[in-house]
Amino acid sequence: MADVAERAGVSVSTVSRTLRGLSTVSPEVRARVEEAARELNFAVSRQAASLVTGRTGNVAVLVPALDAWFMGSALSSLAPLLRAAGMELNVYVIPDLAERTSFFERLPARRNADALLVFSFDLTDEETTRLDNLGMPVIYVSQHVDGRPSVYVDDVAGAHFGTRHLLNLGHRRIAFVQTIGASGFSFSSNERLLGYQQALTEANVPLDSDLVVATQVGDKRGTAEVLGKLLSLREPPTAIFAEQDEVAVAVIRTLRKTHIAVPERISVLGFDDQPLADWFDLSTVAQSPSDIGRQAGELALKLIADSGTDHGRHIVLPTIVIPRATTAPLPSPQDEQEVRDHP
Amino acid sequence: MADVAERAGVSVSTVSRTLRGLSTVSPEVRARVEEAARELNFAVSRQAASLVTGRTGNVAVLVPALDAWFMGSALSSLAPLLRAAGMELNVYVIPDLAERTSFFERLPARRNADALLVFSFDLTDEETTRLDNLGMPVIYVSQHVDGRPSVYVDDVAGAHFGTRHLLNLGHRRIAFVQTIGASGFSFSSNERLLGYQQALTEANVPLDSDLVVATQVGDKRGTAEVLGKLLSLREPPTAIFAEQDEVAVAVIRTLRKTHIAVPERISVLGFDDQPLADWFDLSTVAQSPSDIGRQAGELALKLIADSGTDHGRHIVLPTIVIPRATTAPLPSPQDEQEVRDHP
DNA sequence: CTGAAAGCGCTAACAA
DNA sequence: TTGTTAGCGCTTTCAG
Repeated sequence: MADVAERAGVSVSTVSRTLRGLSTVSPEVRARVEEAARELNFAVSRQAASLVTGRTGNVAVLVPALDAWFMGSALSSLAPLLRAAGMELNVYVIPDLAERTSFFERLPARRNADALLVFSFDLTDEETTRLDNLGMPVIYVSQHVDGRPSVYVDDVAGAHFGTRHLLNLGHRRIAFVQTIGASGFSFSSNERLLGYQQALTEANVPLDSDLVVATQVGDKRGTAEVLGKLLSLREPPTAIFAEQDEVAVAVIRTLRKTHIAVPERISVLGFDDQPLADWFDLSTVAQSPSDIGRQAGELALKLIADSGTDHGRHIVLPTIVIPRATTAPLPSPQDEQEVRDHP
Repeated sequence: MADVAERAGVSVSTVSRTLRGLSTVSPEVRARVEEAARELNFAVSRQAASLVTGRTGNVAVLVPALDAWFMGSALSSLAPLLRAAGMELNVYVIPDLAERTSFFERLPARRNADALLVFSFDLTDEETTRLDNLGMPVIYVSQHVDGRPSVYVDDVAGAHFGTRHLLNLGHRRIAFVQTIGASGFSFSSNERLLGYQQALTEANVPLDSDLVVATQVGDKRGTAEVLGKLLSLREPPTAIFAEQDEVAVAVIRTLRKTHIAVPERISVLGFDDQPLADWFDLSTVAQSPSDIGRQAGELALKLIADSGTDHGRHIVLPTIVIPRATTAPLPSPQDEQEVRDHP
């Protein structure tokens, strides 16, 4: 910066002011400085600047993984937004317990970012407290933490709508497949189950715990087992609502392998609306991670700008049912007959 | 840090030395300092440290998007590696031309990272030159740039093997579907086409430019058109090799909608082996983005440690053919007959 | 093995 | 509108 100052024949302060776009610089001097900076290929050192301003110009995000649809989409919308605000994006990936422990012990983001976005973790109280003392705004994404700014989707309503879609198609025996996630990774599971139950109750359909099962993403055998349980009930389900698209698709594949037609025999509904859903023509309850990312980013910028305001504010985003080809009206008894005759 | 020093009854220098793990600190003093630091919940400011050391502790990555399988996987393996080395991960997402121009104009990574990993961009010479003057090691990932460190997959060999797999199954009319990417995003398209051509030539199968077509990812109509062209040739292909899994799956869906059995009638082979391939039981040529990410990360750390060495080194990773359910032997004439009789 | 002192490159009062 | 000066929190000589 001294070089630029010398070349432009001004003081470093003036260079600093110019480069920060302060209006207290005369146009001619500004021009001279800017040219000198360009000629010298000069860029301000954020490190040095942050040392005195106390702001780092970084926004940190804590994610369980990057190779997941949700994170990819959310960060893809978050990044340009931060960039537009002149902020850098710092990513902390916490794939396992060891990394997690180390993160919360050492808090590497401390003093290294102006805000932290925590994605999809089921945090312990201890961890939350630790983040409270981080000295920067912490925004919880895809999860709600009382009294802290959070951005998430209305899972209860989403599952409610989804279930109602199936009810409206005439289904009464509707199974719900929960996802057992990697430990500590939040799938909003309970909210979605709740929405499912609410919708059934509202429609005077009795809850049947036999119809609620759980499996893991990617566990083919487990999914097959769970499906076997459902299919061997005295009154098997005519529709299956999986709380994640990936599981819904696994269910469909297993059913079709067993020559059970979807949706003619059994309707299947997912939740998420990832690209996979479109590939499989899967009816699903859509959420928009890019909206979530955008909202979270905006909230972060707001909190950085005027800390103290708005803390504890929750932003709840909507979901919407996308009917595709895997949900269909409950076959009437004679249709059923027909299906039996010509399988 | 002064606080820690006071609490431990030592000088700031000693605290600094302790916290950096230098061995020139007596065990008892070290213990005292560490305890004081813990009690005060102290963490060194990277900003201040980097101001004097000149190293930022950041590794920057430049990616065209984050919501793509390749990036997600690569970064997921890169991140823990950097973390283990005490480095932070800084992500620059460049989704469009405007962002791209601005990035190369302002070079925000300048002075803000110790190395830059550039993913999957088809860079202009000008852009490459700009990066050369960034003052930090730049590693090119999923692309080769002469004289600069690069990490990529052997696309020629991959396509060669893939084509040979189809040839070995008896296919002679093999189509190749290229992907037209977003501009500036590199798909290694030409290398893959070359490998395809090499394999054919090696097997004495004449090249037929009618069998080489191009479409865009996600462009259903375009894919259908291109497929129509292939199917209406005088001698239509019996196998289709798409240079990306997503296109291969789109091809399969279109074929099946037209009641052309895959693989009985036409074999389809993809390239990448993303999860989608497994969902669709797609035979494909696998590459491993997580290996790529890992290698690129290690190379970056190496170049940061001793700059000057190894520059211009290329790391080429292998591919492997994964046969699944969408490639099958060329039906013999009588089989063909049979298929015609019972479609 | 430890401490004192001199900056690293910038910004933010304060003066002019 | 511009320049001078005093740090920001650390690391790194250089003494001891």
